[in-house]
Amino acid sequence: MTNNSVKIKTRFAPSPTGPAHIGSIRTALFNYLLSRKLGGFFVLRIEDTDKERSKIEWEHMLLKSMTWLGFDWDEGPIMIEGQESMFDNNSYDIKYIGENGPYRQSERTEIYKKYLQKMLDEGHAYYCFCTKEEVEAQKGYLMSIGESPVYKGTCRNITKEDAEERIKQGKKCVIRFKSPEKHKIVFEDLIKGKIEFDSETLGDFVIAKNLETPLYNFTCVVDDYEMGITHVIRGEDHVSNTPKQIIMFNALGVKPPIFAHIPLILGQGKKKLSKRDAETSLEEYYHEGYLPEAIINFVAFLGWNPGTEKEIYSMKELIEDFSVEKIQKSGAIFNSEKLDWINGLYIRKKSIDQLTKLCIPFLIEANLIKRHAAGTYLTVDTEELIPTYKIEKSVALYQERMKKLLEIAEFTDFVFKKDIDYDKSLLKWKAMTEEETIVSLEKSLELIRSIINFDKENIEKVIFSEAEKMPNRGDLLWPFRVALTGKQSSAGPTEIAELLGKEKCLDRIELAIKKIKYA
RNA sequence: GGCCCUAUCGUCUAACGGUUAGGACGCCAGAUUUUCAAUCUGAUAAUCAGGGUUCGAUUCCCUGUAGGGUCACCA
Repeated sequence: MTNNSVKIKTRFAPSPTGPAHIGSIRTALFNYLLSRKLGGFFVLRIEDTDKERSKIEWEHMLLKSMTWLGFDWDEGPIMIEGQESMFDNNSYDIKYIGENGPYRQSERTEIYKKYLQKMLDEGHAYYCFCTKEEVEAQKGYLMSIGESPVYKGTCRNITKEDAEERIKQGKKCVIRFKSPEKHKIVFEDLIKGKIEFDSETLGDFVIAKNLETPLYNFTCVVDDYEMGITHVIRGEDHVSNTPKQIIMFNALGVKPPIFAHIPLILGQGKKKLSKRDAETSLEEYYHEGYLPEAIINFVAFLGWNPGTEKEIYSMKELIEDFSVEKIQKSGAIFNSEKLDWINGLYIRKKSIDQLTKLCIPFLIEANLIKRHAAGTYLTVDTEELIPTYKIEKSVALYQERMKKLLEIAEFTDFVFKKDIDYDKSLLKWKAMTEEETIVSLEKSLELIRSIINFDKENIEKVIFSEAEKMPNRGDLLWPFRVALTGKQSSAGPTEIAELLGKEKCLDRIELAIKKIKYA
């Protein structure tokens, strides 16, 4: 370590046991923002000591998600290639950046072993031979008499020699931390202020199953120390771990980092958002067409605000205005309506070119178009080449209507499909009869036929001058628009007519007339 | 149950102890539209309860109530 040690260092330490979710992203974000705000460092550490539940796929997914969202980090694992496709199922080679690696806990066993041995040698930890059943029974008893269910230290005074002898005999054991005598453990939480715990309520907790398999609270302490972490921002489900970690830092003779516990994001039921809640999975948001900048903006404002009325923020602006002090003390319910609104806003801010590039995968996914030669596309139905400007035009027509990119497919399918399907009653505008509808459609047919230069200006001139003559413009415009799109709601008829082209317009109007006459 | 934390519109939230308690999303109404959006206008809507402290409490203190977290040989 160089003189960098004066700079702050934060970390995001997820365990790869499921898809990244909104809650963990917010924890990552706050750590990231703080480090960037203060010109410090940000570390990504993979906490995979639980071999049963940790999977490399989840780790890859996590790295992809974080990259997609616009995070970068100074230390930790990064993907070497393949970041262009965020949520495919491919695995990538991973390398570490930074000098405090490895950054997977599963690869740090030797480091933990060293510290574990130190704890044992210095009398801060001891071997415990109690069985699970015995411990459970004791816990049950303590709870029944209204006391804290903690391990009281039955094996505390077994001598080192005795313990080694029992291990030699093959007795099963774990390693417990020897909690200090009764005293107050106090720490100043950056968000919650002063928090006090009584050391007695902690008991002698297990820190390792054996020298090779340390547990969370221990690895966390060792790593935060070894990696020089100065600030730990994490969910408030960790406050109860904090006193345990503090006494271990004390036993190690080092200063604990500064803690900031952020309130949890709650689901509709006001319960902690869990990884099992499918709607919280980041991959899900990607597949529905949420923009990373919208997700970041939304998540930042879940439990934080700048104290002004500005609420549309880029990552860069967040870094500028972020402060831990402004983080809320109470939990926030995840409100997807606001996310939709923000997403729509960011969609509207995109250039047509950018937005089209983002929408194309969704059109492909919906089986409306498919890739052809470099940068060109065919319609799936008729295999005809569809020029990029037409895709762009389609996207442009629906830009201000979209809340999620996924919606582009159902909005614009009539552009790419050969046949459109709808109920003939949709063609009737308000109180129109079938006869009147046919007359209206035939009028449209005649008008469209008469247009030589089939562009928006001409179509509008012809169609609207005729529509104005009607008692209601809708008498002409509604059946015309429905005939072209097959939809109750859509963009305006003249722009759509231009997009579809004269031939297709004529076909569809004729089809609509037939639909009423013969269906 | 023990321990810890929290409490302002439906939701996210603002308010040096002094404001007609502000904003945003959603909802509702109006304008604009053939439709749906977008846009603009407007409306409805909150300090958990009870005690203190104070000239004055959303704000400070206590009690109650409600909610959340945590009590693993998970993280």
